[in-house]
Amino acid sequence: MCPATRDTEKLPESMGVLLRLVKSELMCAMEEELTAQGVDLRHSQVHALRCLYLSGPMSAGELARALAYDAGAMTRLLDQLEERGYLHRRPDPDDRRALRIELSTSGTALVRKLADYKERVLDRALGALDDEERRRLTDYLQRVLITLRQSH
Amino acid sequence: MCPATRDTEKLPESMGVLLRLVKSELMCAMEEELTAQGVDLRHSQVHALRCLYLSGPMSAGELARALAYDAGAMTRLLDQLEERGYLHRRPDPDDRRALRIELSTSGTALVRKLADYKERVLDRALGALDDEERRRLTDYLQRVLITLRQSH
DNA sequence: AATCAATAATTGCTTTGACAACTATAGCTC
DNA sequence: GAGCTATAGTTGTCAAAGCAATTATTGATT
Repeated sequence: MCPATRDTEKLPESMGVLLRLVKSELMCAMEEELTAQGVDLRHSQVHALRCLYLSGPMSAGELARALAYDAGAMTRLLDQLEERGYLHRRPDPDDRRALRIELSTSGTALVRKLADYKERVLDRALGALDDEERRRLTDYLQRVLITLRQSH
Repeated sequence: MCPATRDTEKLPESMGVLLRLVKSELMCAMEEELTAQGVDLRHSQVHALRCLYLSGPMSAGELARALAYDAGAMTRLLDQLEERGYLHRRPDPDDRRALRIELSTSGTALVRKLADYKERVLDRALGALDDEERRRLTDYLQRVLITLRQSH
């Protein structure tokens, strides 16, 4: 379930490798936590459900932007979640192109049940950092992201 | 060439999304730099060539571990690089299971030509951070990685 | 020496996510 | 209101990368 790269002796120094590994391990940890709770969903799927729960119904495009997801990927993500009954695609009454994605009862229940699984995992992952360091890590990453986006 | 997610208004707060975006933008920046120099290779491929250049010939497995890559992915990466003549797979004289991956003349020349493209891109990407902050960013990511790896 | 487990590389399969092409609708401009 | 452009969602295609299974070889144990 996890990348088979954990037995590397020494820590990667390259920023690219480092980012890839941390992201991949974090995703793995999230998904282990999910399967531990008997939920057969990817972290990204739960993230979408949670986003709908927190912000209420929205269009597929809005949801894609909220998760920084590709539109095509979002269609398929919605397919899977709708198939399993966690949400419904309703027509938007004001715009016949658009959808209004709504959590179903079971989708809402699932999000409530999972509650703060993400916070738990993050807390474990960031356990080696104190509050100040966590704040800084987020800050640094955001600043790097801004720089990268500006430079093209 | 880059994820079509750059037009997101506000910065992602979620650590998972943040890591995905920073990694993806960084890879894009690397690859734009490569195409700008007329090199039709992925960043990971150049990374492998550079690794061979710096450490000398090694087996496919060693290279995979050095890049924190899956063995299967490494086979295919080597296929592509060998096809283009940047390296050779030689039999390891001491172990008939293993390979000895060697840079070709053109592979060596390419690495020399690209010299410090990676440093240039990283310097641009991390432009918003001072030296102390860069050091901290790497340190934090490494500590998070250690924690994540320990917790299973 | 025979056997058995571990390791090296390869291959097939799968998933993820990006991109491009397409259709339908909205909204602006003349 | 005709036409143009932008936007919403869907679909097809593709490459990257992880995993499992396979083959060949090594090294250790009996």
